Amino acid sequence: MEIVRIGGADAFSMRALGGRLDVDPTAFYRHFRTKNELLDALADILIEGDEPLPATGDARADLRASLHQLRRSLLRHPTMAAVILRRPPGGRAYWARANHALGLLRGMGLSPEEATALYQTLLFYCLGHVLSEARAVAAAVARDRRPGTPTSTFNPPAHQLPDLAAAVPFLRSDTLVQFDTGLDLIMRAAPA
Amino acid sequence: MEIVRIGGADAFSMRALGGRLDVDPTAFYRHFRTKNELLDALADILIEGDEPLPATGDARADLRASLHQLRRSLLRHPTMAAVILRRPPGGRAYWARANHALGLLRGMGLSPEEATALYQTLLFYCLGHVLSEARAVAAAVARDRRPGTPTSTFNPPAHQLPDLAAAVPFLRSDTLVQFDTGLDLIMRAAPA
DNA sequence: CCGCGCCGTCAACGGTGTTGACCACGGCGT
DNA sequence: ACGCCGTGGTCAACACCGTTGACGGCGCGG
Repeated sequence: MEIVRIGGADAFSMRALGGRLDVDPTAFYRHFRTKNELLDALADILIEGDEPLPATGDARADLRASLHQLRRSLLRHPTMAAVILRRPPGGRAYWARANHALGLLRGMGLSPEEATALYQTLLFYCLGHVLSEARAVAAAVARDRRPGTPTSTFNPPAHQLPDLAAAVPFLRSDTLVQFDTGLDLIMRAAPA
Repeated sequence: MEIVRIGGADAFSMRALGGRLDVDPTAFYRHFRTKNELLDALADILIEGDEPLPATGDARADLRASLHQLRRSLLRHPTMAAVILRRPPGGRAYWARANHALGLLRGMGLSPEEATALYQTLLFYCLGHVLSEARAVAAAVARDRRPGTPTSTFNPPAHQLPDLAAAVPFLRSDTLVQFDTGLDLIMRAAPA
């Protein structure tokens, strides 16, 4: 993760990893069949995070907390998150989170079918949001490494696109409250 | 896109492209500074699609149609979509879609701030959903190319995870209605 | 003490993106 | 008509990548 953090996502190579750990790059193949398998293992660690799944009495609050937790865990290593999100889902931590969230939704009185639909909607939203944030951070890292590229910082060509221009002031720079706002919007579909 | 479709995402190399077009691989560097820039150009084409933005009178229906359209365009070349979604957003077609959707939301009576929040929520949801679908298809393609890998077809370890097990029957195999269900859930936050 | 399994090392293979030198060609100014 | 020059394709090369197979040291069980 250190390699990815300072060198960008593309810097994560077996040779770089071997160099960092003072070990021959091919030694990892004694423990992982392929580089992708190694990435899956890292994904599991990242998705798990270091905090326990929230379990106060309030199911609604717990669910939101759990999703915020997932976002935080992934964004702790943003460039790694961008790498990981392109792998198919799976891993112990992933399924544990799914089970936990579904239990909370059932506890809120939703049928299994309703709970599943709402959970998937929430999950996909989180995925998309975190992916976007991770991409932005990864781009910033790449810019740091190779200064001279356009700063951009999200400047759509507002010219000729009036509705887009009107929205620009509300594109929050604080992505945490932006994330929370969207979460709130979706959670409205659940009973109080 | 043909290369990606039959060979998987990793098959898209300058040399493969040159081979397919009977041209020296390095010729592309006269037109694109880097492979990523070429991918951005392809992303623009893919996001634009081939249908015009929907503009019946019904703003709500138009918005849903536009997002369905985006999903369809991206999933027309699923393995390519998986490649593209990891690039930062941008491009003419991308901003045109954003402007169009924001205009529709404003037309539904939302304030610029509300419209922006709801649009971003919808967009992130679509992103996450399409990413998941694209990943699944890409994995299937890879399996076809190299038979013998586990079929999986989404088999979480239901053992010891009761709430997850209860949800499995409702994991729709028809991802189109799954997509629409989530869209509907989010759109409930908008006034009729 | 022998054998064997674990596991790090090394050289190598075929691939990758990208660069710089070279050069054919077609339009333009004189 | 001639020479110039920009456009753009070709070629060889560089550094790096993931992965494989043979080799060998080391420590443990019989």
